[in-house]
Amino acid sequence: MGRPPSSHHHQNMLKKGPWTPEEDIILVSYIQEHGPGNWKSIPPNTGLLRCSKSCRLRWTNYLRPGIKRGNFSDQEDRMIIHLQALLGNRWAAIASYLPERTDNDIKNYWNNHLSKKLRKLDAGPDSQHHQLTNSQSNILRGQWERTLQEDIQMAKQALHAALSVDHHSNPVINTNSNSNLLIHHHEPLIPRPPSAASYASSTQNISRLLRGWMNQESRRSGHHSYLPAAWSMANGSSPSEDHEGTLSYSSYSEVSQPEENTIGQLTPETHHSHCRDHSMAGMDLHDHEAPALNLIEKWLLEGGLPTADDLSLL
DNA sequence: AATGATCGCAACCGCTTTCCC
DNA sequence: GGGGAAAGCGGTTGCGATCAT
Repeated sequence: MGRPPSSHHHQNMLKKGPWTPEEDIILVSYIQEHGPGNWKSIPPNTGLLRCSKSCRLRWTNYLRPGIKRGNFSDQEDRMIIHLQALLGNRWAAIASYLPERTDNDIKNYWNNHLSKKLRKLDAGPDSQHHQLTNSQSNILRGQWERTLQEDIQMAKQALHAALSVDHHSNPVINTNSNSNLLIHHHEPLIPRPPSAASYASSTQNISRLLRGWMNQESRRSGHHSYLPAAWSMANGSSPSEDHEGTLSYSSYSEVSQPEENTIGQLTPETHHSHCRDHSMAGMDLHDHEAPALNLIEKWLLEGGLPTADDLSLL
């Protein structure tokens, strides 16, 4: 074999492009052992020819436990549409309302499905009475964003005040029940050590993934899977508990997660657990502590679009 | 059946923000 | 407080899958 293309650097050539199952296994097992974080240490310690950033991305967007992909529900659709109208293309903020979805997924879903769907709806001759024209929703967005910013400031001040008064108890907002708004869903992130349970579900995740790969591989080329007896041994389940023949990326999501939460039942736990790299996060005062968001939550839960009356409340 | 067009999504790029010494 | 490293984030790309002709 000749020398690799453009190898004038003395440093190792870092691999790019799609991850292989082998690489995933290496990454996951390393993280199982050491926890997420320390991304810089991963390539040298595992031999992965990937940059630390690629490792982090692969973990946070794909291998991390608790990720659901594909099969967006109608309710999720509505939430994304509403939140996008409210927040613009701030995918991370939007994702913070959707447990088990990554911002990358939501962004892709928006670009590929929802924006088109909306455009079609908008262009429709008899759009619903509650549909807004483009210019209306631009105005709306402006108003909401301004209000939101004010609310964020208020929330931060309130939180700061609460913290400075009450030192001895857990400074989490929802102990005060006079505001049963969004707050209890969107407490500041509390760093948690990675739990064994979360790693177990990571194993499920990758197992699903590998199953899909195997099926794809055998369907495509007929040659036997290079996948690992070792893997099924490691995760304790046979990789062949599977179903229909048409398998692709989206097929992973057909293995539904047990006890899935609906939007209305979000617990702080599930809310927090999906945030990017929550283990590194401290107090996370994103947009979601804004008290006035309870209005928005109402809209989200009821599934309608905000009316002019709603607007006037802002 | 062949092939060109379009779609869907994982991964990358590069800029911004946060962290840490 | 400043400077470098890491993380966060949103836009964009690359490519396999699927659809249309």
